[in-house]
Amino acid sequence: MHSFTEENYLKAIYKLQESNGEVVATSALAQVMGVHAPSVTDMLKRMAGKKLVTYQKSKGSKLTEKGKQVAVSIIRKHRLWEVFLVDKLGFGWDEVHDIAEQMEHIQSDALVNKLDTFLSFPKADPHGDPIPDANGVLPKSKSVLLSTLKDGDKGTFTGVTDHSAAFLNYLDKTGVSLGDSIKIKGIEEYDQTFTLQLKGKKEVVVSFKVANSLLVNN
Amino acid sequence: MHSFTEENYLKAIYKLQESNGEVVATSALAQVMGVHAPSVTDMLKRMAGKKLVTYQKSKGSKLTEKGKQVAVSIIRKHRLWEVFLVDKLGFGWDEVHDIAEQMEHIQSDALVNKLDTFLSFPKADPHGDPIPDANGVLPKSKSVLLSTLKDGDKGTFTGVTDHSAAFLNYLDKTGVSLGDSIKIKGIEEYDQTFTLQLKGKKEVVVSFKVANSLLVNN
DNA sequence: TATAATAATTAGACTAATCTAATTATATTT
DNA sequence: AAATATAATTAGATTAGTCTAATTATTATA
Repeated sequence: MHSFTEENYLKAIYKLQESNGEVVATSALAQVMGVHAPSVTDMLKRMAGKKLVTYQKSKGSKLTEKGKQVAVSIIRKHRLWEVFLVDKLGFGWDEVHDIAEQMEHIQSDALVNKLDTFLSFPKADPHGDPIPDANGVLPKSKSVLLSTLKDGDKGTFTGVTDHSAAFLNYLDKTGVSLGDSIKIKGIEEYDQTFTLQLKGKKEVVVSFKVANSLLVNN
Repeated sequence: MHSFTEENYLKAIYKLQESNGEVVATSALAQVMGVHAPSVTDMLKRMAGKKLVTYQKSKGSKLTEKGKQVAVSIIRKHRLWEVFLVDKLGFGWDEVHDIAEQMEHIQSDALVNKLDTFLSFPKADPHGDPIPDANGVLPKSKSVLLSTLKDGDKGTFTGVTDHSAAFLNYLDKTGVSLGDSIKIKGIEEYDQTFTLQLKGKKEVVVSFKVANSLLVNN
């Protein structure tokens, strides 16, 4: 139906719209797609022809309803496959992104639904990112950045905003796992370093950069 | 590394070499690939440039050792995914081919190995086709066509040579399943119709066409 | 507001994979 | 062996997705 390339553009546009607002700039898209701007212009024109995006010369683009549906279905597949890779095959949460990037393009509604059933209808992927349901509905997260909490506050670690293997490895090493409860034991005035109490009373000190990449429910 | 198209050509050449002898004709390849002959000529030249096949103008092509390795690895992935789809997700054996055609192109050695482990190292796919091991070694089958057996002979149903959904559905309906023991109760002189005794003593009558598409171990 | 800086587009070209039409090889048959 | 039929190749074109270089819009700044 759609090429892998188109699907990747749609996903990229979707994510940019989520984080940077409605309209997506050609240059931003070029950056995340790892191509040069003229390629994006061409592609946007083609996709506009298929009613996947709206495109106005030099004004940027946004997804149509149809484009959004495709994007969300790709994200659903990506996250379900990540759950499969971690929960069933035993991959680490830092290893699954590139594989899921490939698997997300497999086309079969029956497959996605059976996979969802096999995995017992997970609500989030191994990084805590919510999985859209079969109708494309994405549960609105109530999580906030750990960095926005105050001394003494408590929360449950529900997700990350930095998905890099480097960061995920750091968390593994530090002993911070999804679902753990975290209490803030102190915030250093000078450099915003956080002292956290993890489950099992273990205390760890993390930088603001780290606190700013952790999502918690409170 | 290789495009999907290249991988599909390699697989097709491999299968043609298996069944029709060493050298593969352009027209035969065009037919199974569903493209026109000039496309094949072009592709063979490109693949010869990458040392995946040997190509001699108007003399046909065959796989190099490198090409054979890639082909076998694709077949391994295809068959492992078919086992996954049937055994883990509950698909019927007639439904998995097209999905596995997509999944076979996913690139990750770690994935294939973990999948193999997850499935407990299956030796054959849901149609009885042998699964190459991690080194690309394909066990030589000792199965023969049911149609080559004589009245009174017995065997175990180990595979099919017709993989069409229509044939597989027919077998389901008739109650013939992989692994069942089958005894030949009679062969009609006139039209080579076979009367078979299935497990549970049930008797069924099948045409020569059917007997000629069933593999048995004896 | 005019100028400079940045962003986006157009123009023209490339590669992979395909096509049709025309041509050349190979194989078959009289 | 010559004539015919079949198979394969070449030539030239097309589409998707990309590129660089040149040009045009837009935005920011002096």
